[in-house]
Amino acid sequence: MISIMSEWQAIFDGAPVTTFDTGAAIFRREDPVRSMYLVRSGSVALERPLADGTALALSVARSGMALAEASLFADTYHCDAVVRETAEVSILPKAVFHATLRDRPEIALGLIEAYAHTVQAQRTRIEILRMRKVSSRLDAWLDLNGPPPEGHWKSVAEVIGVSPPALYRELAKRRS
Amino acid sequence: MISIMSEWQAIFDGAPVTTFDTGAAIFRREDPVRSMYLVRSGSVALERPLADGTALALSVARSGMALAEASLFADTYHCDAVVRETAEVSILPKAVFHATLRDRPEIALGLIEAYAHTVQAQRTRIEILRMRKVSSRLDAWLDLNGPPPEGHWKSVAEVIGVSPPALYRELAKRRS
DNA sequence: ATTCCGACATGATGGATATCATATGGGGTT
DNA sequence: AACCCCATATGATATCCATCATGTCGGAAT
Repeated sequence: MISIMSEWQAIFDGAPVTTFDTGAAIFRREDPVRSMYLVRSGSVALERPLADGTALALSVARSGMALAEASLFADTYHCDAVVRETAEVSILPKAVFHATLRDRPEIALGLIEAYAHTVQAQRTRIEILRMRKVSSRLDAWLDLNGPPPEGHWKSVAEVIGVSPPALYRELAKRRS
Repeated sequence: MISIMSEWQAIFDGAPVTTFDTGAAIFRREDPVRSMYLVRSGSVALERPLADGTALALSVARSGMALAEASLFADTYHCDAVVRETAEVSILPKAVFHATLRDRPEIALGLIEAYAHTVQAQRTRIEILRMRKVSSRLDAWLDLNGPPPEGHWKSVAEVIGVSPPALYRELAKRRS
């Protein structure tokens, strides 16, 4: 996810930054797509309201991630963007985005490369999440990423879709 | 995943097709990247051999999917491509791919659009796979996709990472 | 120093699901 | 018609993990 950052940076070069508080909606379903957004800090969830009143989180964008890129090729949004943690967001008019891609092929090609890496990374994460056992998921993650920096096991648990206690138990088992 | 197909088709227009039998390796780790591949039929797994002798499946490419796109921006492959079910594969020299993107901006832009959709779709699948209960995953999938065509519940089970019996049990529960 | 907080750690328990097994029914095939 | 394959379906059992609870430790802030 980080790898894509630099490409978006190039596109968002000079775009103004706005701060949204927790709970704010950056856009809502059915709203016309006029701009694109890059999350600079905090986190923003894309949510789709469900029949039972709850919301389905489609994704959670954090620092360096674009918001609802796919919507840039649509007329209206198909989900809500709700701020989870107070977020700074760069805003760029849709037309500027399209013009940049059209006029600066090196940026377009860079975006393709970044997307290619993102797609592959997501595929491997999907394969890990499809595994049944904590030990398999951990094996796979460690094999691909190596041990995480000190103090980051919790986020590993998050990424591989496992509760922190389950992860620590698995780690303890391996030490003995 | 299907949505990306047409864009690759345009790039692979006229590329020759080769058939690989089950078990064959289309490329191996460390091999230099000389071509790109589009799976026309059958299935091909990207695998990374693990310390314990087994292999970690990074992804499984089926009809219409490109193989290891990210490698097109690298010098060597970082995983093996092993045929799961006899596969027809279109092969295009790496240089032709890059030249196509460079010389035909409309194809490059189309690829960006396709990737944007793929990335979003994968993100929602990841969120579904992170859910604990079968009923939540099914709710989410149905809300986004609607009921599947007759005879395809099994593949829904596959997509949402649940065993077929568990899915049928959940469906039975809902009928009553 | 003391407080506070978050990561790390581990035990007990209940519940959800994978797995194995077995059965049925419909669509093709010979 | 007899056969086979596969999706559908459901029961019994074992396993795994989420959850809750509780405790330790180290670093940051006061």
